[in-house]
Amino acid sequence: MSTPRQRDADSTAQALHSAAIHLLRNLRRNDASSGLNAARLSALSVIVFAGPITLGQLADAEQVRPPTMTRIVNALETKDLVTKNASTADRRIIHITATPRGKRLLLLARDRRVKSLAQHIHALPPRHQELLHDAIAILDQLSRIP
Amino acid sequence: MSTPRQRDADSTAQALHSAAIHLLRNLRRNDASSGLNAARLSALSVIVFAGPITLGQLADAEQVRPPTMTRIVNALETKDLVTKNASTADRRIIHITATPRGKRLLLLARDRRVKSLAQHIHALPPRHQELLHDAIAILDQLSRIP
DNA sequence: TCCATTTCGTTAGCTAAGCTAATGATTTAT
DNA sequence: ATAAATCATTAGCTTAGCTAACGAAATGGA
Repeated sequence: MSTPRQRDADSTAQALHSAAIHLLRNLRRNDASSGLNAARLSALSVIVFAGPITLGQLADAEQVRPPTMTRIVNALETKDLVTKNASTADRRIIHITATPRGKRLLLLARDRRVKSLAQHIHALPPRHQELLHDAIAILDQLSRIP
Repeated sequence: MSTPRQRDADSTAQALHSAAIHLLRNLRRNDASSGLNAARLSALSVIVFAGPITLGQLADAEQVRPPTMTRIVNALETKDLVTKNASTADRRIIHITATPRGKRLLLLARDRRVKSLAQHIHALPPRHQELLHDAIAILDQLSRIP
């Protein structure tokens, strides 16, 4: 019942899936040096680039339940990487903001995490670099499917 | 200190990193239906395709410490998805093998996990599908860097 | 206006992934 | 023969994820 193009899509999907897993597994190693694990680093990243943001929005963005995010944010707050402020308009809501320390740490960690990847990309033949660059736009689109 | 091509590599790396994270986060949702979470599914996959395999090798493959893998394998054993057998040659070593049930479950889960991705790839314009297909060979290479 | 409902975040209590340190069992090497 | 190394497990910890239940605040209808 599957057309040739469907079988291609299947194997492409499988290969992509596998590549994404290995990629992230390797990148994860670099996290330790920042003192933050993947979940906290990822949350901090959203706060830095999309903040100030409410806890609920942050949980949605990270695709996690609110109680989980409460704990992650509390841990970040303890380390002085973010601050929590109740909204004046609606006091049920809290706005979460990155501190300067938080911003600095995130940018450094991000850099470290991506650096080895960037080096290897830079070592590729230019034609491959272009190909990769073009494909990532499509990848990005795929990765944002609800 | 960075050349234009280095900056390109940096932003490509960053974009790739981000896309990989979102991709996997979305795919993770489909795991629940198999009754196995990501760690167990991933371990089972290695056992099915590279097994029989020792616990230590499996831990290495999954980039995890032996005690962690002991627990994951025990959980899989309880569900009758794998069996453990002490090596006759060296009785410190155990060989882990997927049961028929384990193989069947993995193939189904893998299929389910990748299916939605494949559908979306199939919906892309053919030119984009080709581009993606070509890029994945490069991606795969990048993802296997030690 | 007052009370019911909804919304937002937190607390409590669970399962499971990850780690290190220590232990037991076995093999290897001196 | 005994010391050292190797492989897996156990014990004990931290943290991520969940659901259910809760308190505080905002909203809406009678």
